[in-house]
Amino acid sequence: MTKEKPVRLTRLELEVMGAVWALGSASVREIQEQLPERKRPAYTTVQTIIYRLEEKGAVRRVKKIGNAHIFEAVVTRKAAHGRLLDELLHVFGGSPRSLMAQLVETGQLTLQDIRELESTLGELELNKSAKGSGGGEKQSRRAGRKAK
Amino acid sequence: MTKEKPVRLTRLELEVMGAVWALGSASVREIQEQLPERKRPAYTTVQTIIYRLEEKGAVRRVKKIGNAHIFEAVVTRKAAHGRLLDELLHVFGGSPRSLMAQLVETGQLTLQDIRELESTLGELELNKSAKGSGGGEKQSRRAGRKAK
DNA sequence: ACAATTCAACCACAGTTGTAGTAGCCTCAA
DNA sequence: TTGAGGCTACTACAACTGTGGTTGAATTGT
Repeated sequence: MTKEKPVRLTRLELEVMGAVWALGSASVREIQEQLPERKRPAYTTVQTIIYRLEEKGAVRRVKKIGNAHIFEAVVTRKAAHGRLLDELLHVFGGSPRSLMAQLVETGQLTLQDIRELESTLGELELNKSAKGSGGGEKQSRRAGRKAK
Repeated sequence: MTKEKPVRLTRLELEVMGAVWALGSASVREIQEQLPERKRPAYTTVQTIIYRLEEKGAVRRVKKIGNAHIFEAVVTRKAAHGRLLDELLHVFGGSPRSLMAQLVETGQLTLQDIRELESTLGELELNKSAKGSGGGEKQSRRAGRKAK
């Protein structure tokens, strides 16, 4: 199974990972150019970050084209995002609700959004229960918390 | 309006701020003791953090009891949480939805939760439009002094 | 085959964070 | 008044972060 140790990514590392996720696999140069020009670090800076990410096991070299190494993500975007979310939740006292509440209060999430999400979610739930269990899903389910 | 410069709080700083927010106002000793014993740093560590928070303008000394300074938060919990949320949203591509989606996918947020939130929110919206905007919704003011 | 490009590998370095020790001032109880 | 113990103010310091320079090897166009 996918037993991953919790890699902690810093802001810049996340930025770079974002580029890697977007590109699938790429060279340092490509990754650098993928970053928004406004805050694009020097080539060597990106290189350093990639190396650190490699040490952390977040990316790996897959092959070599010309003299350039091609990297790809080992840690999935979902996993990384999940980690971040968990940390944020901890700060928010562990409750996803207060988090949502905050989003709503600041107007970053509207009743509209919620309704849409709800219906979309409703369908998903339906599909899921309709198809029963398949086989390929390896997503970590750790449901079971406070019920209703 | 509350024009605050974006103070960036680290994990430990947030932990300490959490204690400060919970206590209302307190001495370093009280803050330290408020932290969960499992990961309770040494007194001087908390002291250092408080000083750094003071420099950052996140807390301030309000008075002195005996020879101990009493601190209180300057940055509100809401402001700090908002900041964090914004940063997280940025990582999530700016969309609160993908964030929610992730919460749902990992089962940390159920359809139930959403429905409840939705109705609660519905009421809030009503109140808001009924009262107009403006409002100084100050959060719970608790200042339980218990100096020895 | 060579010069011009590109990369990879290292190295450097200051600022931030987490963690805590020490010296000495203050207060309060006796 | 005096001593004990709590607090403050400093100091230390290693690991982690953000940023990028330098050097020399690999690749490529001509």
